[in-house]
Amino acid sequence: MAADRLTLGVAARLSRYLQVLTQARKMGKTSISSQAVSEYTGVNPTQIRRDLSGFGKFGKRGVGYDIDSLIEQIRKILRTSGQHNIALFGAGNLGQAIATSGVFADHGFSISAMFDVDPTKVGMRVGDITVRDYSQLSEIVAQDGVMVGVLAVPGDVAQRVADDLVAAGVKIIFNYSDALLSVPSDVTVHTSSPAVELLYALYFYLS
Amino acid sequence: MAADRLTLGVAARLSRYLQVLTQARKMGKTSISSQAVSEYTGVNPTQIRRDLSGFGKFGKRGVGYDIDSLIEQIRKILRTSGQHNIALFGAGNLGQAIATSGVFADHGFSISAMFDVDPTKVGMRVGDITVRDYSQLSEIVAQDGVMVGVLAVPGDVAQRVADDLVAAGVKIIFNYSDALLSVPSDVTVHTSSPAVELLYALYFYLS
DNA sequence: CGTAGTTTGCGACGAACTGTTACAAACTTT
DNA sequence: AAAGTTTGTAACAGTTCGTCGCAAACTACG
Repeated sequence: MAADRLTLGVAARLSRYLQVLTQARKMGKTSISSQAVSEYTGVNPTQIRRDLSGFGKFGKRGVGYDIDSLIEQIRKILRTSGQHNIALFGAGNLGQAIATSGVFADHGFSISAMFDVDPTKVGMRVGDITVRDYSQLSEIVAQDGVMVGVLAVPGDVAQRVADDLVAAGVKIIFNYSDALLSVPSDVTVHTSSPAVELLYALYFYLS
Repeated sequence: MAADRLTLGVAARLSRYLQVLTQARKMGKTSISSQAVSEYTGVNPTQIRRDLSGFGKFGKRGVGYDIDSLIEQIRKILRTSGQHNIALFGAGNLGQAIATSGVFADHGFSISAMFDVDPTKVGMRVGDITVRDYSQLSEIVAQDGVMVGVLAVPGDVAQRVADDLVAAGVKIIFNYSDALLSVPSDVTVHTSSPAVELLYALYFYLS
């Protein structure tokens, strides 16, 4: 049961719970009910309990779920416990915002390196990361075991960076540019598209 | 049938197609097949054709779909054609990245105004937008018919901005901070959480 | 002109997932 | 001790999705 691959839906919801739990923990809460998680995620409370109870009894009746331990449990279920190294490309406004925000660090991702092609940016410090020259890509990826490449570069160079990442063996690419990336089928591309998510939200507001 | 509300799944997929179509158009393509869209979205080609054919015959057999006209059709289906005004809060790295990126403009969103509380930032020009003082919030929202508020502010002030947006009548909030926002039930909050999306992608890579 | 190849549109069917209702058990609060 | 919460779990109906199959329309090419 736990050895089976999770359904797309279950994995998506568990990730969603993780998001809410992490935010709730940051705000000082230590315990949360399925009802409360439902209000923040829109997922049915019964569905939440069913999702969780399939893997063990994590909650206390009459109380709710302990946030710290539930986060740990979900990470185990998703097999994403521990630290994962990511590499960030582009040291512009967006790259700097990502590097200093802590959104990745909160979920166990460590920004192993940050790259840019602009010589005036190489060597610059962003938070506690130093911007490296793009030519060091494959070296750093191999050395640090980088699993994910995050693209905060202009659209017209995104494909080139993606190609280089694929060549270096990276299997997951997170794309913040507006380019459509072509990669081998064993590589996953996730494109961030806030405007499209807004259109989706807007539809339900308008109808 | 077209008057019925779309299912969550259909609306989500249509938005997703819109994303790929917009990207494809930017790269100079004029036509695309359901097979190609499938490769970029992971959605079954038959499912894509079924989603679209429910609203009309948009494709040409043997050829595929004309990108420009399909984008227009999907926008009509989602009832999100035309321009929508949004307001951006926070003129830091992230706010500046969003204001200059064009991701919203490509999908019919116009950044009507940009706000910050820092007096040294008020009056600054970001792209072709001038940063305004936060106290002008309600005035601008009413004047420009702002429908969406985008929060690119630190987590500890996000709730306060959200409250002010709700008071001004804004019904959709896009949250880039790591705060958990409490809003009335008729207001939609969408929290961007790239790290969680990464965990989700990572799960399927690891298993 | 004709033939081969491509792609949409559409129907049908089974499997999987989701929402809902209901309720006992465990825990807290008063 | 009693009342109120909340989880864990079962059962069932409805919806959605993936898949297979195939005719119709279009292009390309000789």
